Amino acid sequence: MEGAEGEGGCRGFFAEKSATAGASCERAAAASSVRDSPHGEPRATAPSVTDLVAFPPPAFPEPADELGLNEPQARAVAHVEGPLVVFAGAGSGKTRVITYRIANLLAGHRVPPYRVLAVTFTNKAAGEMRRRIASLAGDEIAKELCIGTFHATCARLLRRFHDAAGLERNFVIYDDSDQRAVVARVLKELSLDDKRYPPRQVLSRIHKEKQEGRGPADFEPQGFFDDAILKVYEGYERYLRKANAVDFDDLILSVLRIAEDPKSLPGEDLRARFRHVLVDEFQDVNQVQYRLVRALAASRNLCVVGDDDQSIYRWRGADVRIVRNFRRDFPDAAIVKLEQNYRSSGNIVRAALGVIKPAKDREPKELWTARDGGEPVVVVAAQNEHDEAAWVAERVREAQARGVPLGEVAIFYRVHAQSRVLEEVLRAERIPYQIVGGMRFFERAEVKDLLSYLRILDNPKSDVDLERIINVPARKIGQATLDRLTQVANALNVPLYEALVPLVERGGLGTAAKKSLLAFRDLIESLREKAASAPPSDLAREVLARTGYARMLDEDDSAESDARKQNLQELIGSILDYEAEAAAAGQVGTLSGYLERVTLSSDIDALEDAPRVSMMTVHAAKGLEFDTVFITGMEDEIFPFKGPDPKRNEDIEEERRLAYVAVTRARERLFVTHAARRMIFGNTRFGVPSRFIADFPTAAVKGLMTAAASSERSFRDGYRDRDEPARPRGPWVHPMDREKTSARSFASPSASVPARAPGERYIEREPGEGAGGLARGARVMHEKFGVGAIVDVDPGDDPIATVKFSGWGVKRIKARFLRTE
DNA sequence: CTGGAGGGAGTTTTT
DNA sequence: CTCCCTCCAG
Repeated sequence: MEGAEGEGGCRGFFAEKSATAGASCERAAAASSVRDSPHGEPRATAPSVTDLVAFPPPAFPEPADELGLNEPQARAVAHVEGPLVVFAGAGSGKTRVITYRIANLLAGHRVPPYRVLAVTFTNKAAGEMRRRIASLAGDEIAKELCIGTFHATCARLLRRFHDAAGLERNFVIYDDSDQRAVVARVLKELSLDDKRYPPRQVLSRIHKEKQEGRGPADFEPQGFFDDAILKVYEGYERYLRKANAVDFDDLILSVLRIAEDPKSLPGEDLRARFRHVLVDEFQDVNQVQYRLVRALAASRNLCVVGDDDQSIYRWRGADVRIVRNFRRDFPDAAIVKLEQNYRSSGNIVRAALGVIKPAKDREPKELWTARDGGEPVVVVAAQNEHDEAAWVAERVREAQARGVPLGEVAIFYRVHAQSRVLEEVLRAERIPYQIVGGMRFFERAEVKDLLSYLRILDNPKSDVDLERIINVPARKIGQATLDRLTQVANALNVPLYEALVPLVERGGLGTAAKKSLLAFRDLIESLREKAASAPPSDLAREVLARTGYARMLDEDDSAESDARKQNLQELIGSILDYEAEAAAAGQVGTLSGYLERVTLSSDIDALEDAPRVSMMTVHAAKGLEFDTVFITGMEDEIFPFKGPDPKRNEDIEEERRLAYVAVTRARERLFVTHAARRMIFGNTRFGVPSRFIADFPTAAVKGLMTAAASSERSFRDGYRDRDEPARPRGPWVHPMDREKTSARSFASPSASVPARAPGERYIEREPGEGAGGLARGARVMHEKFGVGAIVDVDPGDDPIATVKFSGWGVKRIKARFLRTE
């Protein structure tokens, strides 16, 4: 976890009060930057950018060559004044550009580090960026930079400007499950049926509003379902406010409201703060984040870096149009396109191109590589998920034998549910692995319990936390008592904790209940005293001891309780880590600081650089790279994913970009597997190979099939169609290979993209002529064969199309049996 | 009020 | 399949 990042980083920011003070700070920092980057003193990490990029900016590309930058990269580094958008293709050296650019600002242009804001989406990315700048410009300077995720940066700003946002300084951040608990609570208070209004859905609706910057007052209900949503939204906001709590969206929204307020002092402060703003992964920003960035970049020195082809977070509010329309909002923006891929072998780049090429509305880019083809992309047909997993494990062993470190091997899947089988096989094979995501550590019941105790000690108004732990371990405060407590709290309009004493005084409770409530209050009060002085780790131990939580686990001698104890031990370990890091930065770790960091950390931050195979969803893989990559479950309806809810139209465009992200993670070897049969979510699905597989250029791919899948019997089970004549015996040929030989003549021009020389133009597919609205190259759907691409059409009253199906090869089908998508 | 058993529902991606 | 919730008996 890198949560401590910005703490030291933004110190200059917080210390600074007025413009004049700022100016003097600036001078001091400039002076220190000179001192810290002496030209005569050789640094450990040569060549340093500070030596090569002198002020005034030299003409690139000459020094750029020395830095190992290509021409567009150098342009992105050197363009310092005004807006700049960098379209950075996968593996095109984006991080390098950002870090050099910042180093250039610091050293070449004497921009004080605390006046540079760099925003990322994960703590891991932020930490890496800071580390790399430190190696270029020195630790002291890098420490002063404001680098962080949107959420962490805003949380920090909000601690500073909490007044302007109507919060107390010790506000808590509610995570997803806390938010759901709030919604459930509000539904109950409004007597709304949570079957009709599932908290998850209600919540996602609320988030959607918030991510576009609309509060309850701006909500326009349509239909009576929305009337209820509006009431819940209002109740939800009221609840958070009363609990002195914010959700993830609020972090950004609150800072945005301050920054956009033309009159307030904090607003002016914020807008004048940063001279340069950089945003990484810009394709993932949502409307509110974009507005915030614009407000903070009042200097107009705004550099955004992204790749619209890798936009995969639409469901959480990200809006690709923002990056695509950036030039409309900033007509004077300079544009740089990084198109040379340095990461992957030629075949992998070509496969990636094949997948992304049919995407709609993409910013034209010509990703190319100077590397040779390398190994072909291997597409594997497996019988079922066990067969698939066994095959993957075998290949992992093989890679290991070839000398590939296990840390350089990754297995991807579309949904977490696929991970279990893979895990079982790896464990049986004794192949060490680590999983990113899944059942998250901080979501485990015992961990949440202890955190709830800590949060209630930090902020007693947090009702969600109070409800969670008031009767854990059991202390005879049941539902009936809790309901009365809620009544009293509502009547007095105070948080639950403050209603404890009034409830007891009001009477009407049994003596036992009274006693329990007061005992609980005393417990919390005395722990709060402790909290004021003790370090968080001591406090956590104290909580476990004095609340009886430790005893509860001790008395329960199931295997589970041992695991729980271990988890709690690990949690305390993470508190100790936090304290140590804070101490190293010359600060004292606080309870609030730790809690904030926990809530804002993500699974990917915990990914270790260890000699173990990494397993994760494709989403989690964005931004990473590995020598050898397996993409599993490449079947239609898995990847692209199709949920059970037919109302929700799955977004093929985004799935396609997701596939592109997956493919481009691999440097040397890429294996893509699909299974004929797969047990998932409790029932068996029969799958056809993903339509995206058909988009790999034939020449870059080699088709294989597992031993099990190649047996006649399983072949019949999985693939054979009753109407089809039995296939002849003999060696089975994968569709991919078949195509290479016999079917080649049928292949449409687009199906076999020739190898391209570096820099050669990328040719967009021309829609061909066709009958009945069926164009060459168009994607069609057939009930039995799944998805295919039209190769040719015989016109006439009853047109017949020649269609290439993924997994079935080429077939002639009457057009009326085809659906266009 | 507690604890266990049994039924039902919902299953992507996450700061 | 698994988790969560409810319901029921003690």
